[in-house]
Amino acid sequence: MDDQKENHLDLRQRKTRKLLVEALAQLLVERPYQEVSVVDICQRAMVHRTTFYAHFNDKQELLRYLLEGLERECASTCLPQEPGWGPREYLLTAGRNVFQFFAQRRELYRACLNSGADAQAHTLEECAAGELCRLLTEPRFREASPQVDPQVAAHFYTGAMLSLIRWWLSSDDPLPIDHLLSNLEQFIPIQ
Amino acid sequence: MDDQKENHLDLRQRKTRKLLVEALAQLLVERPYQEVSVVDICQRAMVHRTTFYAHFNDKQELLRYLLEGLERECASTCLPQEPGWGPREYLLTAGRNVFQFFAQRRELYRACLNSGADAQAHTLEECAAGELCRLLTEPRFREASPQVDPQVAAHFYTGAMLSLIRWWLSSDDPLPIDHLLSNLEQFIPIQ
DNA sequence: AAAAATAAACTACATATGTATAATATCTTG
DNA sequence: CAAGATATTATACATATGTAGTTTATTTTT
Repeated sequence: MDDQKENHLDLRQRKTRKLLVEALAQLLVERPYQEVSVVDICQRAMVHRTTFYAHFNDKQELLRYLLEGLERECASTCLPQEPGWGPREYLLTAGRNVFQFFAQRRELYRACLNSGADAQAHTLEECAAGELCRLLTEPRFREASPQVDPQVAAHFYTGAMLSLIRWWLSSDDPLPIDHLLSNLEQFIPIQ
Repeated sequence: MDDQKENHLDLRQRKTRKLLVEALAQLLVERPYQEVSVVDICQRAMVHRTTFYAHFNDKQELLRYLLEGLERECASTCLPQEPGWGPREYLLTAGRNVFQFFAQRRELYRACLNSGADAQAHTLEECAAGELCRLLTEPRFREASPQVDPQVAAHFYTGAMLSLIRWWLSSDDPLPIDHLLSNLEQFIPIQ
């Protein structure tokens, strides 16, 4: 739905944005966010600096754009589609999928979420919390645990998951995913 | 313990840092982090710009310094000292205290944690998670729930709490603290 | 209280940021 | 395919960032 907007952009614009995003993603793997300048990004992308500013107000906005893309990919890949599932089943499966998703792109996400680039982590957090909140407001979830406030639960679990993911990504010798998930089960009391 | 280092600094240095921190704190209430320049901070603090760079490498480092100070204050104010308490009692009380602490400084924290300044939220997150992890490693907590990994639990609950706090601070019409806390109880299955 | 130590201020400079305007190149539409 | 639309490039400029070297003022030590 959001891709629609992108696809209706001028060919040149889509190309420019793609080049800029890829350039930033590459540079973030090479060195920390603070040490990447707009000049660096433009050189790598072979895009004139004024063109950069025609698309984004600053470096952070490009980073946000990159993270939003990753978040969309993550959500569409990881969220279970089974409409019959209750909260617990749903959350545990989503959690498992998300960890596996991040594990597959460990290098890039590690670069994005750590070393100062997680400046915009609240981008991810807002997107994900919004999504989860919408979900928890559905009747099937409300019925399962009517006493839980969907907004509170959404922010609670989103923050918890992102914190775990960030910590797991930052570790040089990360815990096995199964170990994480078996712990996670104990923290989700909702049935 | 960390204040020791600060206290042994030269009088002039302590004064300069105090002025810079206060200037940033003031400016953050007035406008978003991105729109506050080093020049602005120095003018407000009546400190020469080169002096700024003698103390901090950049704006972010000053922000980190500010947040660390707030975190220290928060921890020393909010963490229960009762050695006999189990995890659940401890976490719920700490949670209540932390929310009340943030509520009292709502304006400043709102400015710090939102509008791009939470760039350094992981500063708070790391500090708090480290603290909580140390705590959960104590025998009394290990005995209460031996199957829980202290590191995983620490990052899980720290992220969850900070996410809730950030969301609560960002809301113009925030939920009553009691409502938050009663929900929170349901999310802490540990006895 | 004087001397030694050192932090702050001053000056200058190289680079980065963000914006405005005009020229050129590319895409889309009819 | 041609004409109009529009994105990119090019150029220039004002401001901000970060650093080096020097002088002045304050603090600590003796």
